[in-house]
Formats: sequence, C-alpha cells, structure tokens
Amino acid sequence: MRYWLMKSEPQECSIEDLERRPDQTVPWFGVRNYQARNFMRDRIRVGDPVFFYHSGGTEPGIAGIARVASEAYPDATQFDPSSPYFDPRARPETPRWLNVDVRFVRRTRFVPLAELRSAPELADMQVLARGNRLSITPVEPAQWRFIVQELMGLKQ
DNA sequence: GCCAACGTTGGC
DNA sequence: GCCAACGTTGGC
Repeated sequence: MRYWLMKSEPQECSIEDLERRPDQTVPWFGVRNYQARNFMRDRIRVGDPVFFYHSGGTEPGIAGIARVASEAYPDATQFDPSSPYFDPRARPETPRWLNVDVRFVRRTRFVPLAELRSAPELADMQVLARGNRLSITPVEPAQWRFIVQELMGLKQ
C-alpha cells in the first residue's frame, strides 16, 4: 500500500463536494501530465489512502482524507469536445489519459501549506519540493503518520 | 495580478 | 536531438 497527495481546485471539486457526491466518490479526471498519469497507471492501487489537497486561488493545504476506489481507466473528458480537458489526439482505441476514482473518508482540520513547510519532519515531502507542479505525489509512510497524528491530531 | 518553475511543442 | 518559445501551474 502506498500513500498519496492529490491536488484539487476547490472551485472544481472541494472535499465538501466529494462528501456530497453520490457514493461519496468522484473520478479524478483532468490529469494531463504524464508523470501523474503513470502514477495512476503503475503504482496507485485500490484502497491507497490519499490526502485531499486544496490548491489554486484558495488557501493551499490539506483539507481531508480520501481513498482510491478504482483502478485506472480511460478519462472520459479527453474524448469530449465540449470539455476543457478535451484532447484531439486521443482516440477511444488508444486513450492517452487515465483517471482513478477517489472516495471520501473524512474531513480533517485544515493543514495549511505553510504549516507543512515549517515541519522539519516533512522536509523531504515531494509536494514541498521547489517548483513542484505535480498534481499527484507520493507520501512516505512516516510523513503520513506525522501529518495524521501530530498535525491533524487523529489516532489512526 | 505577478511571476518562478516546469512541461510540451515544433522548427531546425 | 537540441532548444527557444509558449502555455500552465500554483504560491504569493
């Protein structure tokens, strides 16, 4: 099992939106970066725990916990000309982009990016690396435990 | 709104 | 295969 951090813009899908979804599940569509796609294709498995991170035009930080709910499958928005995520090069026979489904687990105390940065225990966290723009990054088990137990104050 | 950092594209 | 130009991400 691996741990992950996934970024979402709350105006598109916030942790509250996820909680209200039917089945509390959402397809993590719109990833258009090969490295993030390959994580979903090669490393992310059903049941993997996920930090749900808010980014873009809002205070950045971790807003909750989710869980991977499906294997990777073709992202439907790549075939939809009306979608901002449409990719004219993609064909249904040879899909280019994938997504997994993600299921709500719980909201947590909001942990701002600044707080993550200030923790020496998290110095090597990939999402904190200079210039990082990946929307999906792995989280080490020790980092996960530190955030959940020390920063969020949860038992787990 | 600005801008640093990065990924992708396309000419050569 | 190189690399300049461009578009995007995302923090501030």
